[in-house]
Amino acid sequence: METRFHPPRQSRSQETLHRILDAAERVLAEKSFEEATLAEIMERAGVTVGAFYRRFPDKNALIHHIDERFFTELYARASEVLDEERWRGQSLRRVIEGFALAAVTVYRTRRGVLRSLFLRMRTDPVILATAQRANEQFVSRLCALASERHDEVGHPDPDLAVPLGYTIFLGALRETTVFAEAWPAASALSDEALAAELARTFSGYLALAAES
Amino acid sequence: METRFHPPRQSRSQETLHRILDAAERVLAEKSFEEATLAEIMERAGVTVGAFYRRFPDKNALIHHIDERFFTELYARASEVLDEERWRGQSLRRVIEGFALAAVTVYRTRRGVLRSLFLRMRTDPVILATAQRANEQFVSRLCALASERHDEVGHPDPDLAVPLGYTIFLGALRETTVFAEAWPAASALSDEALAAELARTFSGYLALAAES
DNA sequence: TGTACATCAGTGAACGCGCGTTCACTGATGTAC
DNA sequence: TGTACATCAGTGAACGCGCGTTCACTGATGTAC
Repeated sequence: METRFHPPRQSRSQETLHRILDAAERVLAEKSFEEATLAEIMERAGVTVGAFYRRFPDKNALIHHIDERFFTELYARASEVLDEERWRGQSLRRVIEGFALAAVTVYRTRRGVLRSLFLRMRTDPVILATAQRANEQFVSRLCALASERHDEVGHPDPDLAVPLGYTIFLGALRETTVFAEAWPAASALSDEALAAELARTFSGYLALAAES
Repeated sequence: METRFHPPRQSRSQETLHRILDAAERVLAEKSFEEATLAEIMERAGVTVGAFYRRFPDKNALIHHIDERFFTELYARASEVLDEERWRGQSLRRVIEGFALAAVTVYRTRRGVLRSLFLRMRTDPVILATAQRANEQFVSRLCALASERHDEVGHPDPDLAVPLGYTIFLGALRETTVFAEAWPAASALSDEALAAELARTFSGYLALAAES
């Protein structure tokens, strides 16, 4: 918990590190972080457990590393998608459609990692904090985009509706992508179709004006 | 895993059983089932670990017992709320409002247990199955109520929209109640206010006609 | 361009702790006569 | 209403397994001259 991640100094170990993270993500697609043992992950990575401890102070540091990497990537993507310039002159409905499609795509593509992170988040404050930071960013972006288009919003209280709508959207997104095994209706849809339904939800909640 | 739950034969042990379940629910409000140790739960219950093994075959049986008890109760409640007679002559919008309020109330009141069950569900197929069975029931009830009012539904594909809308609703409900620690906007709302927003989401998604 | 040395990467086995599970035992409750 | 016996409830300590963590060691890579 104390010592930080120790970056590799030789090129071969760079590759080993990559193999470890890769194996970890593959194992985490199948089971929770608590269920996954270091022995199993390292076996898949083709190294011994000792090799792991050369890089990481403890087991927790592994998922924190994965977490950080993932959210950095997510943040970059979301920044692009929610860029103000990109949506200049477009309706809020279109913005939400674009956001929904990007979100569904990422959530489905990286389902394994997300699943583990979401579960772990409920126990590990570090991961929760990372996620919260990202969400705050996304919400404030959405608020900015919405306030430029406030005349489109039919919901009586837009200052509540955008953050809460985002929360609702996110819960719905998780349920229909990452934890979709229980929901055949959601699993059957293509990315585009599911994104359309989720966007419809968000737009419906905000009571956006119909497309002109 | 093999031997079933062993019911008590003396009245004093009925009470002990109650104390164990009660203590378990209290501990599970604070930590996940994996984090909670039998020693801790039994200490809170004021009995020794041996007493636990007189009733239960193993640790898993404890959460399965809690799970079964909870879903039985939930099922009974939901049957009342979704009763066709109760809503005769009322709009689908009203039905959804009623359902949402009942759901928010239960989810917030029994937050601790729900939290543990939802987390455990992702690893334990038995609990997942229980939840799925309940959801199927609720969805078919909702479908029945909706099909009697199909002229109110503006969504182009009602057969998709009711089940998927339920999934979306449930994801949103979880996020805004059980896992609300990350969402100040949701936590600040009263049961009635939050239920209204969730009902608005569901109705908005189905594109229900405005109240006449 | 080669040699000596320091540092880094990775091995493999042992360690040890936490926690679920077991078990021999004591005490309490109920039943038969 | 009491006594004898069987069964049940609960105790408390020991057990043992799984898994995270450590460590002495070997081999590989890079650096200085």
